Amino acid sequence: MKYKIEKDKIIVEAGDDFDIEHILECGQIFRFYKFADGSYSVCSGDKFAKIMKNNKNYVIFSKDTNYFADFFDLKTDYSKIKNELKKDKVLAKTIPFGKGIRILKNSPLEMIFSFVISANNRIPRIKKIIEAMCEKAGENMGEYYAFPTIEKLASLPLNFYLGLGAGYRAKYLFKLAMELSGVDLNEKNKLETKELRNWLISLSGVGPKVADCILLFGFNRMDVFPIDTWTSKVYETFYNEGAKTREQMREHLVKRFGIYSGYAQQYLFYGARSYDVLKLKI
DNA sequence: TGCCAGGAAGCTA
DNA sequence: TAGCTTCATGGC
Repeated sequence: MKYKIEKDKIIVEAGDDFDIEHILECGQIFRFYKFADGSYSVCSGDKFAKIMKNNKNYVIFSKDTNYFADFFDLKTDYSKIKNELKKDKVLAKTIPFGKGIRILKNSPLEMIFSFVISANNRIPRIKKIIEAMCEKAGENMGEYYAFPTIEKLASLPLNFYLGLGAGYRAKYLFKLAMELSGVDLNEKNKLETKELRNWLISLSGVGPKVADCILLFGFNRMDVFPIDTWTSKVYETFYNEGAKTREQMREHLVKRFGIYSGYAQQYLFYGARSYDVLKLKI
């Protein structure tokens, strides 16, 4: 896939390795908006971009082009990854539904809070709660609101979180903010995946599945396979070898897909949730 | 009305 | 360690 960075925009060749709908609608990010003309806007931390399709190219407009080139993982060769994964007969039939997916490199802090909110919740409501957080506590950047800083989040009372409509998760968010206050996430990123995962699980509101999503979308770790309601169905339908618990399913699938686990999980999740792949006869 | 949502925490044994 | 229950809220 070809791309080039100019002063305030990135031009990306549209095609099998980059489809903005696949990338944004596959459940890895919550702060994005689709406009009537088919263009999108995306927020990540305190950064912002607009994405428009122009003939055979996507144009990503932003004053932070280097950030978004990294965010969209433009240097990674997804054709190679998909060719490797297509050796698996289930993925061979599933990948075409989300062939333009790329795993984003999003803000770790934003991913931690977002996926704590995501637990036992629905995606439209998750988006509303996160948006409320940004509007009430994030910096007004004119065209959008930044995700709040940890300093700001740690200074807010429990009532702030109760007012977001987050339900019983409010107390987790409140505790989480204090637990993360003063923590250098860049320093945490130096840990091995297993150690980083254990630390994440020690945080309020973070269990195995939420930790795996944070590792995948916030810390760019591909040796994880989040097991949720959808991917547990995927396991039971296509990969069942007797695992009963989510932990057993996770171990089995990470062993199967290794360093490509995160990619495999996202193609399977998107296919199952958006295209009824679970009903395919494979 | 009852069920479920990209689950986690708390309790029991 | 494993299994069960509870936890707000909202859409269907």
